[in-house]
Amino acid sequence: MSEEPGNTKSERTRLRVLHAAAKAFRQNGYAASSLRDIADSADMQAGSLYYHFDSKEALAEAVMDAGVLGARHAATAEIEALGPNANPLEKIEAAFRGHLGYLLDEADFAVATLRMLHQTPDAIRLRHLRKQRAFGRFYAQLFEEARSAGLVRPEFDLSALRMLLLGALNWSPEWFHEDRLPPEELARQLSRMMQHGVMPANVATFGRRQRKERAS
Amino acid sequence: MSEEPGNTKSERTRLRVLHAAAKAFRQNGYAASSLRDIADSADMQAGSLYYHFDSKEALAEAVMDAGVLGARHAATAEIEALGPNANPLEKIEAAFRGHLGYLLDEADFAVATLRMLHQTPDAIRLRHLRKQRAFGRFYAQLFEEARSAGLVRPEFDLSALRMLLLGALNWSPEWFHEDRLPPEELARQLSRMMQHGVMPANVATFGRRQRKERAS
DNA sequence: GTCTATAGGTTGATAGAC
DNA sequence: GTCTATCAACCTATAGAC
Repeated sequence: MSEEPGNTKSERTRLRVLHAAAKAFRQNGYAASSLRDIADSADMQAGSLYYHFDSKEALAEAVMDAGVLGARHAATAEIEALGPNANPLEKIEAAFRGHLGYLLDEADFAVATLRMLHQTPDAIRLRHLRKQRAFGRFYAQLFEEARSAGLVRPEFDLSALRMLLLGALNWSPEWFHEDRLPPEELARQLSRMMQHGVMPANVATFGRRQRKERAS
Repeated sequence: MSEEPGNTKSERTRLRVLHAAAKAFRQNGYAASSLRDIADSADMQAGSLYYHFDSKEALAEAVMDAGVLGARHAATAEIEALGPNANPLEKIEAAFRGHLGYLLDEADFAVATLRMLHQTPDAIRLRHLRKQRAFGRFYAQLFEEARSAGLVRPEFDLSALRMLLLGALNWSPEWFHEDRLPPEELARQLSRMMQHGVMPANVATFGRRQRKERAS
């Protein structure tokens, strides 16, 4: 009750350490980031870290928790901003927008989280996978909604579709440059492609006609 | 002349080491894979590795070279199998199919390569990025071809499109399970989505009509 | 809360026998 | 070609002074 997060001095330096850790983990991964580096970047000595975190694992887990939570909040916030009348595909685009914005702006936490997925010790990795799967179910629901509304052709495997699209998002920090398309525009392009495809309407129907004729 | 690759004893054990390294790097990343582990998995002692490779870096670079080369060959092989009359979008689907097949079947090399991207020392990472960019240009050409043929609406940013789709591929090892869709079917779904989108034709045009009416 | 000092373990790499 | 033995550097984590 008496301690709001981030107000006590201890909480504030804990946050400083957390940011330093996210930055290091993002840049060098889990194993190659030494506690000395992290401590140095947070203006303290390695031993002092242990006042705030029990172990290197615990520090990594805190970073990853912040990473998934942040992505999820960013995605849901954009959906809620749409209001109650949005259709499922608009919601998916909004989720992409929020998700991508977080991934490319708050990059240290988000990217560190993705990169550490396979580098952290089993104990925390398994816990983390559970949290990540919860985020996955959130997206799964959006896609189910879209299909129930008749907005997705039945030939598509919803789960494959979802994972392919999430892959497109998750990989974006690997190539994104600020001087090209901004995150919102990227989300828009991805959503456009998902909804209507890239082909011009006349060519697309022409292509289908061709296939039918070939088949007959 | 006298030594075909893989025929001398030295070449064969070198290959055994390479596979062991790919497996370890895939599982634990670069920093967390110890030469002792790799040597153990290749049935030798850590010191003996240095007869075949100059350093841990060199071993990692050999794995990554095999990784990009393999992916590229797999992609081009599928394209050539199409014959000379294939249209650009069919070629892209073929590249996806080959690429994805390699990524999900020869997984150790391909996945190790992706995961080590940010963990290897600068010297080899920069060299590797050049090779990877060459692969990127190969895809870029395919997309340019498609647009020149009038198969891609001009509203799309070709470079963003390409990277988003490559991201969908590159992320697939994170979630792929053999007991779901096979790689070829995944490639097909991705290509379908890219070409025509997921929406049924009647709803898609209805959606566009709605937007036009709203706008007027 | 943060420091210094250090224990205890692992790592990449080398040298030299076989 | 592979082994054993070993070095120097580095790591996480702990202990105790302040």
